[in-house]
Amino acid sequence: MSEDRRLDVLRAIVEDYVATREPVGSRALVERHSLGVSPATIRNDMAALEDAGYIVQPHTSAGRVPTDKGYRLFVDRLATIKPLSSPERRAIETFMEDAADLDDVVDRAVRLLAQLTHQVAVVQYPSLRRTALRHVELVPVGDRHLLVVIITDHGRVEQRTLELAQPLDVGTVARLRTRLNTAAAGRRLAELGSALHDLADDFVPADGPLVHAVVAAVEDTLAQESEERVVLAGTANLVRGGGPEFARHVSPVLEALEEQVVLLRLLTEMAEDEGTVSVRIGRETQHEGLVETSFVTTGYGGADGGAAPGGAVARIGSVGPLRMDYPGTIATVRAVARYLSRILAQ
Amino acid sequence: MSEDRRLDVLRAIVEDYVATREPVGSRALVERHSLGVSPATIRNDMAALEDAGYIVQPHTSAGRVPTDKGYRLFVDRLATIKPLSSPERRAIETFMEDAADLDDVVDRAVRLLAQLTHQVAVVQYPSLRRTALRHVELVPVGDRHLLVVIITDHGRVEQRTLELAQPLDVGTVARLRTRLNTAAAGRRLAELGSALHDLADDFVPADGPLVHAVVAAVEDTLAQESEERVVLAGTANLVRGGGPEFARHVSPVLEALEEQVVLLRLLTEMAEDEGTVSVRIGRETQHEGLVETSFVTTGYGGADGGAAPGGAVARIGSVGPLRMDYPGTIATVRAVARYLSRILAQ
DNA sequence: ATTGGCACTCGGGTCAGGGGAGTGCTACCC
DNA sequence: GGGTAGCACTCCCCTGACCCGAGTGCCAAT
Repeated sequence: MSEDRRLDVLRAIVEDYVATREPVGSRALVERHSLGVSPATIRNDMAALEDAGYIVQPHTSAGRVPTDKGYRLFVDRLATIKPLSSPERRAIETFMEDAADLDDVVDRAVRLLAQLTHQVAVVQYPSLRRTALRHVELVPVGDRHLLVVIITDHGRVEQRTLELAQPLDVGTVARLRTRLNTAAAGRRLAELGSALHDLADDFVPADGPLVHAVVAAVEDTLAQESEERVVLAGTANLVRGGGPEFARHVSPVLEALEEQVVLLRLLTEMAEDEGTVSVRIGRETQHEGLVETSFVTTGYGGADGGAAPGGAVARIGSVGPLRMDYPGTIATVRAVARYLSRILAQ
Repeated sequence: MSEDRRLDVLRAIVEDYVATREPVGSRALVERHSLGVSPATIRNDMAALEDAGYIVQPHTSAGRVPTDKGYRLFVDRLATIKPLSSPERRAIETFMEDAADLDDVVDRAVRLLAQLTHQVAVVQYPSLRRTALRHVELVPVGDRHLLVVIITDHGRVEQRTLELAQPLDVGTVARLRTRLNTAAAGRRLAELGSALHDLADDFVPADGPLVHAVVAAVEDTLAQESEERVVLAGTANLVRGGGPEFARHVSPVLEALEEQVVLLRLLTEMAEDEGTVSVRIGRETQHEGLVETSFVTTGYGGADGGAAPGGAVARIGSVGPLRMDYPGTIATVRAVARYLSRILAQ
């Protein structure tokens, strides 16, 4: 029994099942693919694949359906990447090219991806942890409040108001502002720890509390994971594209997607994966609402466009039923991510 | 044939249909409500109600179901408002009380409303048109770019970058910043038109372009309706709570809700309605994806808490199937809106 | 105006039967 | 040993027949 052919059979099963949405039997398989053997042989292979846990049959006398494990093997070793069609490439370019600000770019990217994959698209906002500071501004409001405005690399703006124990001195604030910017601009959060802490030495002790408060505010803002946001698009595709079978699972999926915490955990975990595009299949998501769905995500916005693990600034991806077109989705996600990276680099 | 009883019958039909999700017949009606007449009499009333377009029967030998028009009459004249239970009141208070910033308040409000109504909750961010300016900050970035940061009444921050033809002069920028704030702070968009335009007179002609650009940016930002955002929660409830019949309509609804433009149009229209809480039933939404859904919204955040038309800063509401618990939803929406207004007033 | 009676309609559940797809097994061939 | 053909078996699912119950509309009686 040839090992190679058995894998061919698995690939054929996955492809047919994705295309037809129905359990696939031995006869249909030899008809649609030129495997060069008879249905009986295929049946033997199928029995072996079932023993190994790659496929199951919903009931006796039904065709076979891939398991999570089957899909996993498929994406890892069997899938051949399909290049995007040129209309698709053009769609990406025209749709993204005249985006205005960061919000607009993210918004367009997520809608585009949802439309191209016919699934739910997910984009994580550029993480503050990984982006570099461009500028810090201090704005006195009244004489007891100080507004700290932080502008990052990618044009994101965060602000925070401090309440102070003593009245502000305008000169001190101006000096602090200058020193802060020379010390911090262009650095990432991870790099600016010590640089900021030494800052207090340049001021008279009376100003210590002010300096410390501002420094703490800057660090706190950048460190605040909870400020990370994920935006969605195409949730309607979940219901439409999933078929009646999947329709019953859609409610827990929507719940999970709405829960930013769940999404962020998953995206963060996936950032650790090796390889450009990361895939989570069914139970691999470690979330019971998502056992019937798969995630395909990749990083974007890093120096190398997010290819290397940890090099990316955030993630973008697509969520769909277990039975999704993995090669197509992977190709599309990667293409949109590349384009997104290119635009953000400007 | 008593007119009063006929309305009683309509009310009973709506209530029973909402409760059971099944067409309601004459016998069931007299059993569940003490109408004091026989089923035959009810049948006559029902025939009249059907002629008048308030109810229909899905097929011969089925009970009756309210039409859009029937629900409309129900909410306008028949519904008796139910007060919230005290656990519900307590839930609102505890859930909202320790919200941090504006984003957090809005986020909590929308989740809370979704949970209480078991429907989709919708919150419009405080509109810039209606909020007052608190502060404008100008931040030079490099010597050809100027960042304009606008802080509003409710703590919302908007920013925009200007690209300039000539290098910036720091002194001019500082003066412009001061003048801008004294002229504009505390004013609403509608009020600050002329005040800003005269500003250019105070500067030398060479600075004219700069001043005009900044003024234009401020006005443009405040006027920009497209920057208005709507956040959602509880989309999973659409699928779960709607029943199998409604499940087929859920995809177009999700599409419509994702399309911010549609939502904003609807919310804006509803702001014109008189009365505290505004209701749109089925086709009244004027959107074909929403023919099977109703909207219940109210204003919040105005001086009077959003009670008077036009007095509110934005809207909050709930979206659900035609067959929803209108009295309950109306009461809940109003309660959450009141609490939200109270918190924002601080 | 209300009511009781009655014939009628129609949806939905149940049940049996048959077709079809698919399997596993066994015997056979190279 | 791997591949193949044949065959009996299983089980889903569709169909048609049937009945039951819920509900209606109408009419005559009160």
